[in-house]
Amino acid sequence: MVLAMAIVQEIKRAVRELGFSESVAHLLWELDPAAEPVPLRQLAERLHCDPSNVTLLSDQLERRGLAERKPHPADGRVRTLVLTREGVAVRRALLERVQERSPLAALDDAQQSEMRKLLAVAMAGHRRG
Amino acid sequence: MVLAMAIVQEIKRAVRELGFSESVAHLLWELDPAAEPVPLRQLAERLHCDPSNVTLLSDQLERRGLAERKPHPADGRVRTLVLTREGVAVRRALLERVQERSPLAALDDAQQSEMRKLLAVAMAGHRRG
DNA sequence: CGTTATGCTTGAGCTACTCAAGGAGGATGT
DNA sequence: ACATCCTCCTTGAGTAGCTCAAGCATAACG
Repeated sequence: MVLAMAIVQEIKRAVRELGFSESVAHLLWELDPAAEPVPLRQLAERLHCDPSNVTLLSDQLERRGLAERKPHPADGRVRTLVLTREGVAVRRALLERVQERSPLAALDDAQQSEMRKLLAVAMAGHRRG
Repeated sequence: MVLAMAIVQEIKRAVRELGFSESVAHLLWELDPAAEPVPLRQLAERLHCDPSNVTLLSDQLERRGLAERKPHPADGRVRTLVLTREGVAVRRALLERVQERSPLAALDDAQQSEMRKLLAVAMAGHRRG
């Protein structure tokens, strides 16, 4: 539990060093380039925050040229946020950085796989609860 | 890593439900009643924030009757923050709540001890890094 | 075609935070 | 003993991130 906080602390640090606010990074994290474009409203739900907040965060990403608002093809009200080529690169860099900084990187392969098994069990129990 | 974020998310929720701001709870967490009283400056370092911020958070705890500022016996400049009887109770309730809500509570005893071993390794590696 | 509902944006306001300045207590040098 | 500097806490000003309420555009339904 303490380690969970340590991990998150480390993530925050890495994020700041790359010049991102914590919440902008969180949004970036959710924008999987491989997945379908997601309406802003759904992003708000995933981030557990207000839609208006997503608007502001999206503005920041757009201003940096990392993402673009695209209208939904079928529904004119809906906006989706899509990463630009640069956005995809930055996102990947961020993920790598976080991963190598993670305290879990100190474990060897066998330990990591063992850990993954335990975490899977925990996740399963958590979702049910 | 995802689970680390889930754990922290869960902690935040539990904290909110008990009517605490995230940062006040963090301060409460640091105030171990069994340990020696800690100067506010050191608390600021532990929380990775400005001393003035600790002042404000301490105010909140005092206003709720959960803690009291006590002058340091040897150094008149220094203030320490000490939990009241009620503060100790609330802190314990908070810890219990967080622990039972933790996804890791889904693991059985053997799995938990295995997990603890791995986490210890990770922590060790982390502190060195 | 008018009414209602939905999705995003804007504006007002709040909270948490940082930075710079101030006051009180201690340490040091003469 | 006194002047100076240093440390710790507090205060005030300013900023960032967030929520809530209102507004506007588009869609769905009678």
